[in-house]
Amino acid sequence: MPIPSPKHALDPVLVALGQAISSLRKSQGVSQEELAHRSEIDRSYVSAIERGTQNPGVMMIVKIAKAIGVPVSELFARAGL
Amino acid sequence: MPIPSPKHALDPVLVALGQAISSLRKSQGVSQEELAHRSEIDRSYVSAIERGTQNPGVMMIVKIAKAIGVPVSELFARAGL
DNA sequence: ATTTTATGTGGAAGATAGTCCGTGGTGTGA
DNA sequence: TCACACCACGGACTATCTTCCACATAAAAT
Repeated sequence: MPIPSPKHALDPVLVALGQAISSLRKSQGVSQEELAHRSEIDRSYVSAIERGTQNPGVMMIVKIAKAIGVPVSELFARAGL
Repeated sequence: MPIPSPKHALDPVLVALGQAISSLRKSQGVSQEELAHRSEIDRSYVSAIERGTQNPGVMMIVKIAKAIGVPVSELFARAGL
């Protein structure tokens, strides 16, 4: 019997972006909740974005980048995109 | 009598991104329809994105960047984001 | 052991993204 | 004048985002 496959394959692009956000956030010693508050995004949604389970809109990314204090272009550059 | 204000103020961020896409596309002599076909996005939606009237998801931006042949990070850099 | 902090996760509801199809306008070349 | 390419724009529809809860888990601290 084969190993049960995950319900929904995560897109590597979104995973990479999420990891870039996560690592930048942690490097500043900021919690997801704090980031959510600063960027005015729901906390559970921030969690989902960092795990790459959501495909956020451009405005979301802009808010997050601003809250982290890096240009959007660098956020994607760090994600290898 | 003041000039009638537009119904919905366009977000400068989305306008800037749209212009970056538009100018890159034109610099390659590609039509919106051709870009839409290459990126597998609806042509009317490509038009809306270039005008800044829509807030596309990350995956959309990735598709467009790929179709244009430029990294996502540079797309945002050209938009000043 | 209990409390506190941080994160994952699920469902429901509303808002918005994204598709598909069509129309009209503008400019350009035959 | 007649096409033709290109683009802005609208309506209707479906898919997905995004929020707002609430609850579960793990780790650290006291």
